[in-house]
Amino acid sequence: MTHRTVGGGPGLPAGDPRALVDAPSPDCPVEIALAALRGRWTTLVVRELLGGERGYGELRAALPKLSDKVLSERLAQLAGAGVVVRERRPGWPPTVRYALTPRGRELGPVLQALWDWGAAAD
Amino acid sequence: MTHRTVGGGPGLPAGDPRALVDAPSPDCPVEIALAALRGRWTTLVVRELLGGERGYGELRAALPKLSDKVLSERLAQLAGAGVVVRERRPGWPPTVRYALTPRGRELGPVLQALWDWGAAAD
DNA sequence: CAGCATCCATTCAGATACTG
DNA sequence: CAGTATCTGAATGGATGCTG
Repeated sequence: MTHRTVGGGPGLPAGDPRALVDAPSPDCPVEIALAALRGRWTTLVVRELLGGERGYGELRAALPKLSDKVLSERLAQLAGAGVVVRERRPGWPPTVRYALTPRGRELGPVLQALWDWGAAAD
Repeated sequence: MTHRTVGGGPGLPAGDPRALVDAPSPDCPVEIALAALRGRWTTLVVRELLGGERGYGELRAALPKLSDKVLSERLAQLAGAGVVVRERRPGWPPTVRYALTPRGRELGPVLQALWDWGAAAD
C-alpha cells in the first residue's frame, strides 16, 4: 500500500487535472453535479420523481406554486443533464410521462449527503 | 428491527416534515446545504481552504480571475453558513486568515458525493 | 393536457475605482 | 494588505396569456 485512492473506484482525484482548475469550469465533476441541481425548485422536482414516474400535471399538482415556465425549464434542464427522460404517450389528450434515468436515481446518495450536512446541528 | 432509519443517525427522514414541503424552504436541509455552496466560485474557495488556512491574498493568488467583490461576498456567505471563520491578526500591514470550521471540513464528503456523481460516465 | 411566448422585477457577477 | 462602493450587463424567476 502506498497512497490513498490511487487504485480504482470513485474518489477525489489522484492527479485529475479537473481538481486543479483556477476558475469555474464546466468540465469539473463538482460543477457538473451542481449544474444539474441548479436553480430554484430543481431538487423538489427530483424528489417527486424519486417516488416514481409522473405526468406533467401530476408534477404541477404536487408543486402547485411552481409556474409552467419554470417547471418546463427544470424538466428540460434535467433531461439535458441525463437525469430525466421524457416520454410522449400517443392519443388524445396528449400525455407525457417523466421518469428518472438510472443516472437520475444515482442522485439519491448525493441528495442524502446534502440532507445530512444540512440537517447536522454540529 | 422494524423499519429503516427510524433509529438514530443521519438519513432520509422518517416523518421529517421538511421532506414534504411543496415549495422551496430555507428550513429544508438540502436547501441549507445548497445555499452554502451556491454561487460561482464558492466550491473553489472551499477547495482552497480544504488545503489549510489561507490569507485573503493567498486566495486571490490561487484564484486570480476572481474579483475582490465576489471573493468578499463568498467569504461572507461561507462565514454566515458556519463553514469558514475569519481571524484578524494584529499588526501592520493588517493580515487576515480564513479557515474552515469543523462544519466546513464536513463538506468534504458532500463535495466527494458531488464529484463522484459528476465524474461517473454511466 | 402540456406546454411556449412575452413582459417585468430581482438577483448576480464582472469591471473599475477608492479606503482603513 | 484587505477589503468596500458603484455601475453595468446578463441571468433568473414569477405572472399572464396563448397554442398544438
